[in-house]
Order: sequence, then structure tokens, then C-alpha cells
Amino acid sequence: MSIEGPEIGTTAKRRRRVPEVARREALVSARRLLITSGPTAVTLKAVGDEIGVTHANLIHHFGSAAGLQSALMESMVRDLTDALGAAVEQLRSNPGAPRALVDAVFDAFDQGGAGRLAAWIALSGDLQHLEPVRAAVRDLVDAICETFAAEGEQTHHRVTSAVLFIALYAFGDAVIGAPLRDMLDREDDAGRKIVARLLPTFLF
Amino acid sequence: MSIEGPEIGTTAKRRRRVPEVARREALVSARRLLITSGPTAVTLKAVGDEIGVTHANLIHHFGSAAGLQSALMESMVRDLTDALGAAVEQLRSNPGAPRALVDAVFDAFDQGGAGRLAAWIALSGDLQHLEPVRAAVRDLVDAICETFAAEGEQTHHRVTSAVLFIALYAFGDAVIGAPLRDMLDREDDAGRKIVARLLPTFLF
DNA sequence: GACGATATCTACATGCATGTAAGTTACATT
DNA sequence: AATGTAACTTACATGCATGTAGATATCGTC
Repeated sequence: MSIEGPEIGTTAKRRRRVPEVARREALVSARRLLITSGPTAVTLKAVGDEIGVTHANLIHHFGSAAGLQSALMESMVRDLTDALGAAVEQLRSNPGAPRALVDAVFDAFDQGGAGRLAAWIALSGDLQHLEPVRAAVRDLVDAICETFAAEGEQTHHRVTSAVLFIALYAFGDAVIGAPLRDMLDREDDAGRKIVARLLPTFLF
Repeated sequence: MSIEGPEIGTTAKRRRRVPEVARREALVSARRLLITSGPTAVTLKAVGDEIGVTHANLIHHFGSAAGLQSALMESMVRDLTDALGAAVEQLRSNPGAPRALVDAVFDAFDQGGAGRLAAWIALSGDLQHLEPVRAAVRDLVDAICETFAAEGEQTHHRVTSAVLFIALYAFGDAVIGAPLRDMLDREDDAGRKIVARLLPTFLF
């Protein structure tokens, strides 16, 4: 079984994509590789093989291997900030549902791959790629502050504690949650339950 | 300024180490490289340069590059389990001091590099290296259960929740705590304070 | 249908991490 | 002091990831 084109030995017909499509396909593949096989698996050759282009073509589109990595980080960070924004909206429309907020953040870190991405960024030291997250985090803090507008100073402190709490926990759960829960014989959503139960202690 | 031997151009005198010393020096250097510069910085050449031997010599001692990595993981996992064991002892001798327990676990993940190590292991998929941690975690659970021996079934559930809570949080804090706290304008030990405050809600 | 822009490929070059083989030297033992 | 073990080095080989240059094919446009 061959993953190549229609025939082997004959010159397979080229598929010509507009640059945006080529970049998008490459980033989807790169993200899949990052999530399933780790950072070292995200090579020009591996990504190229997955989408049926050569590594030279990826350099043409992204400038360099580092360019592809940066684009991947940007793309995943954008998804994370979008997810946080959605969580904010969800909170505004339906406050007092901690589990929904928790699920939104946990899913972003877990399914979206943001957890593995953040770990990769932190380990490799490319912290500048996290900068766009700063604004998203501040928006999240502001939104929660508005929703639970009680006393001024104390509220901000409590809310930043809550955000720090849920973000760190969701990150940890996404990266090493599975093996840890296995060691403790705990169910898959044990972490989410704990966070959902404790979150109100920050906000009320 | 040269990091080489006494002179350049002349054959520097060789330093011959017993294998245990050579391995220990290499692992110390490898750990430093892992913590400061990330997993990709841990190469045979980089470690060799730091301790003044050739990369071939490291292969002689560890068998292969993968052997060095495994030994590094083993060494760091042992330190982590030791730290957890010490935390257990501390808890037995002085129960009711959550901040001390929290500090012990957080320091293990942060200063000891266990956080970055665990992230590396999780990202690269070498989960079998975490197996020795399983026993340490179970010991920790048992120790806490004995200390807070109330009703049977409920206690075990609460304690595993507490361990999951503190471990995931300490891990997250060690890996991405610094940039997150910076985004939120929070103090360095904000995470520890939060965990120390919430931990009693699991145990009492 | 011819043409131009460029997406894509082939072929080659380079650097690095790893691994191997064989020689060299330090140190303990005698 | 002679000797053997093995820690250590040098020299070479290999594979992979990245990068470059030039040729080729595809598609929109005229």
C-alpha cells in the first residue's frame, strides 16, 4: 500500500495550492505531529511527507524551519486565546456555571494541544511566543471581574488567583494528567471535578 | 580566556576518573543543560565539553546517547521520589503544616528540575521512565491516609484528590508558572499560597 | 493558444549528533 | 620497574535536518 500518488515510477501530477492553503495544511499536519509525537517529530521532512510536498517547498512557504515553528506556535496560541475568549463569553452569558468554564479551559489545553505547546515553548525558552496570550489572559481577568463586581481591590486579587489556579491546573492536567491519574487510580475527569469544586471559593 | 586544559597546543594531561565519578559529573552537567537550555541542548558534545571529555568517552560510559538520557531521567526521578519521601517524613512528624508540605513538593518540581523533566518525558512519550514515581506517589498517599485516618473509603478518595491537586499544580507552576504570574502581576509564591490555603479543604 | 508568475521539484551542499574502530595513556597491581 | 586493564582520545563513517540553486510544471491571464 503506497501513500504516493496514483502510480510509482511515472511522474505524478503536481498539485498546486494557493499559499494560504499550503500553509494551513502544513500547520495542521505540524500540530498533529507535535501533539502525537512530540516536538522533535515536527521536521520539514515529516510535515512534507504528510501533506505530499517536499521539505524544500515548506522552506519556500515559511522561509525556514524556524519560520514554520513560529507559525505553528502563533497558530496554536491564537486558538488558545480564541478559546479563552469563548470561555469569557460563555461566562458573561451564564455566570455561576463553573464546570462549563472549567471544561472550556481544560479542552483548550488538552484537545487543542495548548498544553503541549506551552510546555514546548517553556522548555525551549521561546517565551516571546507567549506574548499574545498576555492580552487574552487580561481580558479573561477583566471579564470575570465585571461579572463578579463586588469590592474593588479584593476582587481583582481573588480573580487573578482564580485564573492562575485554573490555568496552571489545566496545563498540568493536559501534559501529565493522564499518567498521574493512572498512578492514583482516578477517573479521567478527576482534575476537572476538583477545579470546578474549588473555583467558587475564589469567586464567592 | 580558554576553558581548555593548562595550555593549548601542548598535549594536556589526561584526567582519569573512576566510572562512577565520570557518570556523576556527566549527569550533573546534563541536568544543568536540561534545566537551563532545554532538552535539545543535552547532546553528547555539549555535556562532554562541559566536563572536559569527548563525546566518544560519554558513549563509553553510557553505551549510547539514549543511555545517557535514560540515566539522566533515572537520576532525576530518584531525586523526585526522594523529595516526596522526605515530604512524607516531614508530614508524619509535623502534620497540620500544609505550607511546609507544599514547599517541599514545589521545590522538588522547580529547583530539582522535576517539572521540566516530567514535561520532557511526557512530550517525548517515554512514559516508562515515570514508573518509579508510581511507588513514591502511592507511598505519599498511604502516609497521608495514615496521618489523617478518619473514615476509610472517603479518606482515600480525598487524599488521592489532594495528591493529584498538589502534584499537577506544582508541575504547572514549575514549567509555566513564572510567565503566567508575570502576565497576572502576581508575586512569586502566589501559587504556593493558593495551594497551601486550599489543601486543608481536602484533608479536613 | 501563448505567456508570465510562482508553486513545486530535483539535486546538491553543509552542519550536527551519533556511532565505531583503533590507538594512547593513566593508574593499580605485581 | 614491568604489566595489564580500561579510561580516554583521535579519526573516520553515517544519517538526518536544514538550506540553496536551478529546472519544471501549473494555473491564471491576455
